[in-house]
This record gives sequence, structure tokens and C-alpha cells, in this order.
Amino acid sequence: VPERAEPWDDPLITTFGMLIEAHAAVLADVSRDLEAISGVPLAWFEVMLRLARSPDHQLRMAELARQVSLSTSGLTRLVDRVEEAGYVERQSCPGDRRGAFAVLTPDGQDVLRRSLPRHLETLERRVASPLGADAAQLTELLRTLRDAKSPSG
Amino acid sequence: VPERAEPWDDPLITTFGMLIEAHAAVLADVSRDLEAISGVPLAWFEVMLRLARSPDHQLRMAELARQVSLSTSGLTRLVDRVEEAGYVERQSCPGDRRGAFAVLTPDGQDVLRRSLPRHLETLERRVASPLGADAAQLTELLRTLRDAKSPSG
DNA sequence: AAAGATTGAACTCTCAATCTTA
DNA sequence: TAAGATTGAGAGTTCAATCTTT
Repeated sequence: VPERAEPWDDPLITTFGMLIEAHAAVLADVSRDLEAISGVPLAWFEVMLRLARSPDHQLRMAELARQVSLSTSGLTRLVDRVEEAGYVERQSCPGDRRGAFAVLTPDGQDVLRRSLPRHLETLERRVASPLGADAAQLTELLRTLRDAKSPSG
Repeated sequence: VPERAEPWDDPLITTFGMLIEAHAAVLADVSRDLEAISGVPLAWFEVMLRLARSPDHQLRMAELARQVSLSTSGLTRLVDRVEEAGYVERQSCPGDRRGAFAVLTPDGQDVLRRSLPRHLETLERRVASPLGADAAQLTELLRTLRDAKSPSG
């Protein structure tokens, strides 16, 4: 009898599944290591890192939410927790009293500086080393995927 | 003055960030479309799809949990909800009365068969088309990342 | 009216503890 | 004693509604 491939064996399903599985596997390992290294959850670290990479170490709440892939509501509460720990602060936005900035504090910078060397070792071991010379291409393929707009977007 | 790159501009940070951002962007679009097409959340669809791809359309709870990247606890509750909707059933495991299978029901198969053509169109448009001929390589790079073992793993 | 941010309610997930069977 | 699955408690997220400012 001829083998008829089922529709759920389509390579598209496989590619999409790999995106989910690779993401879950890498994040589980990296976030476990990062918490051991820095003492803060990955989500906190991402917030602090985005601020460190921004001019004046600050970002509007909505823009920060976009960068860490959270709703503005989710970010409000995340910043609540990180602020409670003293690693970021809110500052009112001069010129638009509706807006607020999240700003990295000196304590937050210290956590980043102390943790980054070992965090980079983790990424080297878990991401760069397995990929070898293809790491740069993976980065570009993922960037393409991220920036591809959905039809309704 | 010479520009000294800050440690958080390391390419490793960028690659890792792209994995997070591409995953979030693609999943947001695909899950939105899928719910409009099939009426079920992506997590339900993933469960049904894994079962459809397995012998006898069934899988042990722990194995299914591993495949969908959930704790066994999380999967217990997810299967509760999908079973409530009638798309999967639990069956006791002959030979090991501790174990349980999750089994795809005929209703669950119907949902899959009806939704898959348009779901594949979504994946074509949102994933395959932007990547072009590089889609297969991305799949393999992601598989490499998924399977790379962590030092303590 | 609309935009930026926050809050309330509901949902989903994880960790630790529990229950049953091996 | 350990393995497979479930349950209770707690944490984090989203959607819709709200409040303030433009």
C-alpha cells in the first residue's frame, strides 16, 4: 500500500514545533543557571538588561513592555516587583504627565555587572557552542521571523 | 576616545534575545489565527496534535507533558480542560495501574482535520514564506539547540 | 475622544505534598 | 522505597475596566 503522509507530518508543523521546543529547552536551562548566578528571575534580568542598553538607562513603560514581550499590565506588575527589590525606579515623564519611565538604579547596574560574565559563560555553553559557526546565521533567521509582519498586523 | 563595547552588547545576548523575541512574535500571531480557525487555544491544539502523531493516538501523561514542555502537574490540568471539551479521554494503562494514557477522541480528530488546512496556511504565511529556502536550515539549528544538553542535565 | 499607565478578576502554570500502585 | 499522576497553595499573566492627562 502506498504511504500517504498525514497532514500533521507537514514540515511546517515540524519547524513550528522546533521553535517551541528549542525555546522551552534553552530557557529552562538558562533561567535556572541565571537565578543561581544572579539571584533574580530571568524576567527581572531582561528588564534590567533592556534598560542598561537604552539611553540614560531608562525606557517608557509601554516601550519596555514591547521589548520584553509583555502586556503593559503585566509589565506594570513586573516593574512593581523589581522596584520593590530596588533594582529599578519609576520616574515621571517631563512634558507628559501621563507617562512614566522605568530607570535602572545603581543597585540594578551592580547586579548586571556582577552576573554578566557567568551569564555569558552559560550562553556560550548552552547556545553558541552547540551551534558553532552557525550561531550568527541563526540570529539572522530569528530576526527575520520576528520582524515578519502578520497579514493583519 | 576608543569605543569600548559594553558587555551587554555581546552577540550571545543578541542571539538569546532573538530566540525570545521571535518565539513571542510568532506565537502571538499563530495562536491568534489558530483560535479563530479552530476555536481552541494553541495549548489544546498542541496536545491533540502530539496525540495524532503517536501510535494509536495515545500517549502516557508524563511523555505528553515532556512533549508539550509542561510539568506533569500542568499537563494534568490541561488534559482536564481538553477532556471536559470532549477532545481527549483518559484511559487506564493495562499492566501498570499507576499510569494513564491520554487518548485523542473522534471529536478531537475532527477538530484537527478541519483546522489543519488553514493552520498550515497560517504557518506558510508567517513562518515559511519569510524564511524562503532557509526554513529547513532553521529547523535543524533549532533542533540542535533543543537537543544540546545542559552541563547538569 | 484618545493615549499612558494601573487595577480587579479570572486563568494557567509551577513547586511541594499526597495518594496509589510497583 | 520509588514511580506515575493528581491536588493545594502561591506566583505571574492577560483582558477589560478605570483613572489621569492630552
